[in-house]
Amino acid sequence: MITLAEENYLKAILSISLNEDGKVSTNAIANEISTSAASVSDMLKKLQEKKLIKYEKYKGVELSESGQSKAINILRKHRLWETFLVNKLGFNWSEVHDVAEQLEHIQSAELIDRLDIFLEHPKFDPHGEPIPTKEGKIPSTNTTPLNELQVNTKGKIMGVSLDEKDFLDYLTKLNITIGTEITLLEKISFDKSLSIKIANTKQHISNDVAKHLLIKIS
Amino acid sequence: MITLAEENYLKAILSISLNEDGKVSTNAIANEISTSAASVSDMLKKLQEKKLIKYEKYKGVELSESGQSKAINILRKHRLWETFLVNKLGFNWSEVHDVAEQLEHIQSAELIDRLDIFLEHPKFDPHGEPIPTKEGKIPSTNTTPLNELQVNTKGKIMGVSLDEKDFLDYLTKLNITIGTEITLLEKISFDKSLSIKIANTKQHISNDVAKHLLIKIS
DNA sequence: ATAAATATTTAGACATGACTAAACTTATCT
DNA sequence: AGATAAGTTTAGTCATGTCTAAATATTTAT
Repeated sequence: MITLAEENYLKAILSISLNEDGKVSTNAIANEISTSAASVSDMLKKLQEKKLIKYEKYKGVELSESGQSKAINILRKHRLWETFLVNKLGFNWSEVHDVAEQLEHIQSAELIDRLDIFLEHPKFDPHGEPIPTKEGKIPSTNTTPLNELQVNTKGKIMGVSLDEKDFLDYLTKLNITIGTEITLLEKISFDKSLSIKIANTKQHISNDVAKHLLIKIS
Repeated sequence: MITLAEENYLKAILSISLNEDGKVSTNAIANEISTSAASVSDMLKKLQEKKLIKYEKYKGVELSESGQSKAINILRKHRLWETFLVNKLGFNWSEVHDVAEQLEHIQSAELIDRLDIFLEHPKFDPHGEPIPTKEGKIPSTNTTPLNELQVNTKGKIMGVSLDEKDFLDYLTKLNITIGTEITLLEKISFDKSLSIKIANTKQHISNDVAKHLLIKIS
């Protein structure tokens, strides 16, 4: 059996792995789940015992086959539940994260199979993130963060890579949602902020916002 | 904050209270949640601290106002989730208990409000048990356990008071489900077993089965 | 009314998962 | 290379929730 705490560690390690290459550091995990490096160190020993990670003291950590498979399954559950909450229960995309963080730990493969059917096998969650398959593959999306685009590029917003209420509410205020057409007008080198055009209106956003907007160039 | 273990104790106390009068004993709780009397004794102290129960050493326990309100809310969540699992996801009524036991602990009032709307404010769960209102009332059902009926009484099965897979699967095998018309033909005094008629077929069931079948006399 | 049986609580231990402080390892800078 | 900084692990402690064994309280039976 895997505990709730262990699941959260696996999820954190997966999440960091998806954003950067190489082994995952103790501090990065501590930061991700808002705990102390000491606690992480303790837990890594336990996860190693259970063969869920490959861990060498002071050298960082990566998921084992079985650890990765478990972590991806949790991600699948999280994104399916978010889809349920938005598509069926009518929640706003900024409101579903915390509840999905609870629901993702419900233990029942049958439940997830049936939920997937009920939702008609969605490919993306309400934030445009791909839903991992039952077999543990995470479909790739072919999108680029807005801040990496060249000036004068036109594209469409396919998703966001951050699931935090404040961020999503701000996007809504800017009239930004999935499917929105966007043009990058100018990059300010001083603070890396960007001028963009949305629905024929010029707007200005920070690099912190832009890097979480995933664009498909058109 | 209330912990998962505490929620399960409150639920157990409520469940026992609904079936028998007076204070609830330590042993009854231990039996209900399959733990030791010592563990129950420990926990009762903690629940007392939090003012969730009224407890006197050696004298048994009852829920406080706030404890009862919390316990009924958990029951409401359990029964709404069971309804979701059967009505929307297509689970069989015998398969939903364990998953609902997990789902009932998800913390989000908004989620339950929306689930209730999505299910169109169901009054009964898939086992015919009344779903407590948001205000914490448990509607009464006006039904009688089959074993308490008089011989030659005719009625309709409105629900079952036991949510265990083996029991429910057995009922299905007997062609018994909610809405089934039933006539009590004979009571055997020796073992309290019963002869019944269902869909013009005579069948014989034990008292243990009969006492969990809730009948509305017609 | 007292002894025996039953029920309940206390005491002491353990596993989990967290913490702080201190020790240790690795990386960086001059 | 050696000193300092940064990152990581170990040691010791704590809260939660469980357990068994022993002690105590209550109920039942003679």
